[in-house]
Amino acid sequence: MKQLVFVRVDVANFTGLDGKTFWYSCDSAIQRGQVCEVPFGKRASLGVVLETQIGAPKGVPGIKPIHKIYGHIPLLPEYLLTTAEWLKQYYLASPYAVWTTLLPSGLRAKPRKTLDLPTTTQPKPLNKLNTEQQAALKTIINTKKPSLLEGITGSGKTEVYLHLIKQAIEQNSSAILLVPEIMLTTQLAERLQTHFGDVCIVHSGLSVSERKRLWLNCITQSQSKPLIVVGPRSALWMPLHNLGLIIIDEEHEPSYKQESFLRYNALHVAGHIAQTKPVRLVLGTATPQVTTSYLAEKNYFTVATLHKRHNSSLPTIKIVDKNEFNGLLSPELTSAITKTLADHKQVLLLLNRRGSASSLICQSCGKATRCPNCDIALSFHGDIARLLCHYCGYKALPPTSCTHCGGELTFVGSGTQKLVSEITSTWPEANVARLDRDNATWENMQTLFRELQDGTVDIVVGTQMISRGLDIAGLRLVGIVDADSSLAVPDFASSERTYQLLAQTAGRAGRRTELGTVIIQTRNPQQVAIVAAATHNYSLFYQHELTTRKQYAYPPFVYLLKLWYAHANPNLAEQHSAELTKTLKNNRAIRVLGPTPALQKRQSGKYVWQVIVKAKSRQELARVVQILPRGWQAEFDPISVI
DNA sequence: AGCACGCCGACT
DNA sequence: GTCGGCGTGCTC
Repeated sequence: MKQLVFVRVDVANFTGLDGKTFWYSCDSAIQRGQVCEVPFGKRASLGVVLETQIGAPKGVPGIKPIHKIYGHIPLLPEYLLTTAEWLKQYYLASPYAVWTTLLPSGLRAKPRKTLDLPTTTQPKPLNKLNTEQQAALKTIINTKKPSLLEGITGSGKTEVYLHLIKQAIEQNSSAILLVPEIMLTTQLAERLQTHFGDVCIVHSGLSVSERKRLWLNCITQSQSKPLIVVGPRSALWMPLHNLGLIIIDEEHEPSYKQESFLRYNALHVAGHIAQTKPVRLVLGTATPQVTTSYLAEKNYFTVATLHKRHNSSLPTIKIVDKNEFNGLLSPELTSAITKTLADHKQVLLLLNRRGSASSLICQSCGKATRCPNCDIALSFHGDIARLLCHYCGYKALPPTSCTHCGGELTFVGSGTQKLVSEITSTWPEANVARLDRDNATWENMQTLFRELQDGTVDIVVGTQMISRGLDIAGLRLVGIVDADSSLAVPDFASSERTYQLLAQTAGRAGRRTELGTVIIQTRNPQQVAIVAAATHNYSLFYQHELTTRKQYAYPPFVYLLKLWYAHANPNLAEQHSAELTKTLKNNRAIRVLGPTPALQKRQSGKYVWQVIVKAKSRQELARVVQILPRGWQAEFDPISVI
């Protein structure tokens, strides 16, 4: 007769936040990490075995037998089990939230197709690193800590990644390369394939079954050989038994934060894995986040730096004062475009996304009207004809003149189409392409990329999605049409994002042999983010921004928690958020900002109000989440507070 | 998430 | 008198 074992199971359908797990019995061999199906309430649920024992656990009534063991799924790697546990605590998430994130859907059905045979192309040897890259590689390999690879745009960070991956493979470890969710994933993936042959490419457009197949491939094959996985945020969850290296490229990209469901940050998760397991973590960027630099300063990261551009010099950057011309394009930018077109080179024009709520900007000094409490640009709300602070709820009538200089105030909000039509009338012979959120399909982006490569497109106009990672040989001129609009976004990180946007976009110019030119148009030529970007001076920006963050208590000096509540009745939504705020304000260990209407005041027919909580200790924020009344939603470490 | 239990409003 | 609304609680 078979021995009955008792198993403690993390039930994937359980939505409680109390960390509860459930006991079942099982009459066959089973181990920690086994994926199985268990009865749960009236239904069946996926479960993950955490613990087994021979005797029945004490004080647990009505233990049921598990339905079945998913024998076709190998045991989950140990780091995924501990990471799942950590996710629950760190984000106060339920097993349901965690496992729907970590496991591919449709796991219950056995795969119909057989596993792919690995493509056996002959890998090309890697390029030789220059001395600077070699030094960086050595620094990263010789440290036990996570590393920050700080390399200016075009300095060849990717080459260093390739060597790191090669080294991992040689040591029989798997590697994950995370990339932002942009069009150039395929570019990088192809490069990996030429050097390493078999690469698992996780694509955001994969079908459910393809994703599942890749997942099963990874968990099965990594038992016997090292694998390379490349993909966006979710690629972090590919189960690799021999994981030894995680590289996060462009670590400043906001796409590493999941903005729905389990609102985790892949950087934090990877940091946790690296801290608890023998996994090397490398973050790469030309424009580190303030928080990342701060952690490096505090010695949590080892810093490796690349100062030199691979094939060329950094572009020359010129700031043009928007107060000195009318219209969208300055005389400087206009003549630069004309000259670039005459030389058959290409132009990129960046027009930052228009703010959802318009800001009041001074015509003469270019400053936005800001909140006296939060130093955040106020947003004009037409319905109440008031300026409103999205942080603390401060309200004010729009001033008749600028509070800084007495200048005339205007509402700001511009359009990309207007720019395109202006360009086509000035340079009718030029081939102009536009890329913004309205037309950014996968096909459009691929086509645009190709047309930029082969020189069909002369001028490309786009929002920030165009600023990332683009590596076009003939691109000589970059114009930032309105640097102020991103500064005016009423958020604590708007200055950081402006710096990143400017530095990254500027980095698209002159990446090959010739010198590129960048022209930044602003009404605010003294602003630190703009000056720092124009002089390639990250440190200037960082020091200034850190001081501001400290002064106004923002990350990395506090933890943030965003709370929101939606109700069909606008009065009830307001009332409930007022009640919660009142309760929270009794707690002296936290600071409460709000309540304010959310940026999107109405979501699916409901009125949404939000509250921001700041605390020095994350534990305090966890307590807040635990006492939330029903209907409230919470997000730790929001990337913006609007 | 589901599904049950349970306590207040408009109906045959 | 009941049918049914969805607020609260439970799932080994």
